Formats: sequence, structure tokens, C-alpha cells
Amino acid sequence: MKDRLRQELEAALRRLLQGFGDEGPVPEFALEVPRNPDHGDFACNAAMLLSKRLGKPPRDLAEALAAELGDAGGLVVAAEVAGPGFLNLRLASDRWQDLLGQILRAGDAFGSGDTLAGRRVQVEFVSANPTGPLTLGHGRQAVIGDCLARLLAAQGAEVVREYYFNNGGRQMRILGESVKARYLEQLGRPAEFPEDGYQGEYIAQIAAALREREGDAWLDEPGDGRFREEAEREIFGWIRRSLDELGIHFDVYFNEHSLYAEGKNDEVLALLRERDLVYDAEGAVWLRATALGLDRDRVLVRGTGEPTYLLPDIAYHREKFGRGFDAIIDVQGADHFAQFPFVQKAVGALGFDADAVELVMHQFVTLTSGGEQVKQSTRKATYVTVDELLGDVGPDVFRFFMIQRKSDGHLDFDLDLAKETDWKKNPAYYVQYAHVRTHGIERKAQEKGLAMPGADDVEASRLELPEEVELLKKLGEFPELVERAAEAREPHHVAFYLRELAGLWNPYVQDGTRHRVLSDDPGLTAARLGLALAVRIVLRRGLALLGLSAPERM
RNA sequence: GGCCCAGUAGCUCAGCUGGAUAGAGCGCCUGCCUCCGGAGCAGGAGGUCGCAGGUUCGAAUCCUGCCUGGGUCACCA
Repeated sequence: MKDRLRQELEAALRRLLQGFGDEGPVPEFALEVPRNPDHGDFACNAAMLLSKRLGKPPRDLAEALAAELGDAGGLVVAAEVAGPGFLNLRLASDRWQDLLGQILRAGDAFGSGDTLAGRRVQVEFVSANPTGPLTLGHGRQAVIGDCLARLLAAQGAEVVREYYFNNGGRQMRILGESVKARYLEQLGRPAEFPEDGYQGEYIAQIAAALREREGDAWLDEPGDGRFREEAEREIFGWIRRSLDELGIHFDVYFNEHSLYAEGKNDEVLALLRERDLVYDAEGAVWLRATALGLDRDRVLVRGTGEPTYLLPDIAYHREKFGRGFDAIIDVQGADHFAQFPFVQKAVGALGFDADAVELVMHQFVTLTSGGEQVKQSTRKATYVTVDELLGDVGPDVFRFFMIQRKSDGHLDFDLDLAKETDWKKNPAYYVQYAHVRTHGIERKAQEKGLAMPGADDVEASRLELPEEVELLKKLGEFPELVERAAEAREPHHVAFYLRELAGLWNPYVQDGTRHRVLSDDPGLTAARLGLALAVRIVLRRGLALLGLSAPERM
């Protein structure tokens, strides 16, 4: 409907321009739903954009545009010039109501688009190494990545969720040593805890479990290898369980080690060397990043012969391109932000489309309870884990709170509000409860022997109350919202939209005096049941995009 | 110090990529209904959009410079 209106406006603008002897392009104008309903259903700013170009006052141009537009093929009943030169358009009222039939016919397909049809997109996220339980930062990233993947899929993309991890190297060695030290301590043996070892209590837990199972059989185990394997297996188990509980499943777990094993790092090194982007200095191998416009060079291979993380990361991204993705999205915490340009530029230098690699960055999570910030210290290992928080609030609330904020910018997780079980206060429940109510109404209807109407059974023109039209308008915004959120990689918009929709629907249902869904008027009842169904469809779709359940009862 | 992000109501935050009188939730205030140490309904107050310039018919939004908070500047990942 909006698209048709836009086409009509473009045509009218072209005629208008021709009238002035201007054969230039039609400007990119905005067509939006004004905040103030008095300003009509849609407002168009084209006249103001053309004012300078045509040397005419904007209001005069808007007047002329209105004349050219006419009734836009029966779409528009009123067009008035307002303010500095807006053209406010009011649609024939049944146009909004046609929307109801569209939603009911589309069902769960409503809100899906095809802007990414046929595109292969990879979303890489979480990617936590198995050195400890998932932190809230990881939790946020997990939810952002997963919601993003859902949004992209809703626009027709073929999405691969990927988890990149490294179970080798220095940090894993320290992990093994830490577990070993705790194990020995627990059995009363002298043990030297590594200087930068992992302090967390979970290390002792792993050691204790080991002692339980193996007794003192590992006392004389040489080195840290078996301890490391044990810790990795255990910790990865925790991570997988947390992700499972959040409803997040990866298509690919990519082990950094395979890049070494298959010689991919060496290949990249050779390719970069061919392009004179590599040099040797101070015993190390360097990336000539300054030649790529970055502010300093970086080490690719340490003096010890071991690559830094950067080399495999470049190789990894080369490998991603090799798999034919049209877009590669890396979701990362702000602490990794500075590294991204090196990977991106290096991949570009290898001949790949650097712009196809995108970064979705997110800031950290703080936890607030009782008006106080809960101290998070990785060092002292007093941080709250995803698991603990999930235990407190459950996956739905967890996800909703994590996706509620735009990913740039800090997220303050209000634990008290999250634990709040009153549906009116907790926004996650508020949205879910709105969905429940569509089922509550259906149950009521069934008691009266009424079935939910099909798309062709509703006389949508019966929905005349302002609050009903407002609901329909809000429902109509959904597809555009999904498209925009996917395009901008900003899943938080969905959460806000749902909160707003629920904020219209809940009071509508609650107010049983002004209007009742189930009345003595069969036609009106059918129309309102249709509205309930449409609201349900959109809420269910929106909740699914966020990975929340859409319960029928609460 | 360089770079990145943020600064909007008492608090937590939106603000559809430059539009009209800047919004939501929580909190607060007032009335009504109940009068149970609770909850509901209706209404209300609350803003120099960090500061100062600039671009524009028009700026919370774009540009420049400052201020504040966080992040980051490893031969850690």
C-alpha cells in the first residue's frame, strides 16, 4: 500500500518537474507515518526538497504536487499542505482495514521480505575459547548474533551461524596448569599455581570432579596435557549447555587449529609476502599494515615461530570467502574492536571484497541490582555468568533484556526488573502476555461456540475505533521494521516495536467497557477476532525473531 | 596522547538515517475505586537533547572544536 502510494507520488513529481521544464531525477523523498495523527496517515516532504531547485516556495510546490497527485488512483481521500511544506495524505479509511486481510492471508509469512533472497550470509559470534564459563558479555553477544541471524533469514538470506574457537596455545596451557595445581593442592601435594593462572572457582570444581572420578591416579601425571583436555571438555560442555538453554545452535564450530594443520596460515603468509606486505624484523614476521593505511605494523609470527592470533584470523576470513559468502558478519565485543581493521584490510589486500566483511560491535554489560552495580571482576572471578543469570530469570527474559538495547553502547542489565514476575512491569512478560491474551480471547470465543475467522470472513471496515485503526497502523509497520532492522543489523528495534504493539493491544483488551471483542454483533465480533488474530501473528513473528517463546497461557 | 562508542525526563533507554509540539518503561505527584501491610483506573508534573560554533527552509540527528564517562592502542586471544 505504501509502495503504491510512493509510486503514485513519484509519477506526480515527475509530471510536476516536467511542468517546470526540469528533466532531472525525482528526488529521494521521505514518506513516513507522522507522529501526530492529525497530520494524516502519511507525510511527504518532497516539496521542501525541491524548493531550492525550482526556486519556488515549498508550500506552493506542495500545493502543485497535491494537484498532480489527485486521488492517486483511489488511494488518497485528502491531501493537505501543512507546516513548512509537508503534504499530508489521508488514505481512504478502508485502506488500513485491507491490511487486516493481508495479514491474515500471509499468516506467519507476514513481515518476511526478500531483500536478501539468494544471498549467503555468515554470522560469526560468541567464539569464546574454552577457558571459562560464558560471561554476560558473551551472553549478550550470543543473543545479538542469533537475533541478527534470524532477521537476515527473515529477509530471505541463507544464514550460517558460526563459532570460531581456539583450543590450543598459551592460554589453554595455563588453563591445564591451573587445573593441575588445584588437583594437586586438593590431594595435599605441594603445587605451584601459575602466576597468571585462572583464579575462578570453577577451576577448583573441575579439579574436584577429577579427583572424584580418578582419585589420586593422576598425581604423577606428567605435564598438563590431560588436565587441559579435561578442562576443555568440561568447559565446552558448560558453554554448549548455556547456549542450548538460550536456544542458540551453531551450524559450524570452526577450530582455529585446522588453519595450522592445513597450512592455511603459511599460504596467507606467502600471499602477503608476494604483495610485499610482510617483512622480517626483530626476529619476528610483520604485517606491513601501514602500507594499507593503518597506523602501525603488526606482528604475524612471533620470534618463537608461533603465529599471533592475527595471522590465523586473516586466514580464517580468507577461508570464509572461499566458502562463497556474500556477506560476512563478525559480532564482537568492544575489546576486539581495534583488531578488526587489520583483518579487514589484509583480506582486502588479498583481493577479496573488504566491504563484504562487516563488524557488529557491542559494548559491555553491567548488572544492576537494588540501585547498585554488581561488581564484575574477571580477575577475582567474581563475575556473574550466563548460567547463573539464566537460572534467575530464564531464557526468555534473558534474551529480551539482552536485545533491548542497541548494541553500541553499554547495556545495564536491571536484575530486579528482570526478576519481576508481574507482567505489567517486566517488558518481556508484557509482550508475551499480549500474545497470551489473543489466545485467551480465542478460548472465550470457543466457549461461546465461535471459531476464529478466516481472512475472507472478516469485514474489516467494522474496525472504526481510533484505537483499532491505530493498532492496524502499527501492524502495518511490521514488514518495514523487519527490513530496516535487518539492513541496519540492529535487532533491538524489534524489541521496541513489540513493546509498543503490546502497549496498544494490552489496554485495548483490558478496557472492557468501551468495546468488547466478543459482542452481540456477529459482524463486529468477527472483525475484532480477526484483529486479535492479526495481532497474534505479528507478536508471534516478532517474538520468534528475538528467539522468545510465544506462550498461549501464563 | 591517537582511534572507537556513548552523553536525550529523577533512573534505564528509544528516536524509523535531516522534518512538524522530542517519546516509552520504571519512579514521582494528584484524584477516583477499594479501604487488606496491596492492586486497578484516570490525569499530571518533569527537557537548554553534554557545551560552543557551522551547514540547511528545518538539526537530538550531518560537519568542526571542546567537556565527561567507557573501551582500545601486545611478539594475549
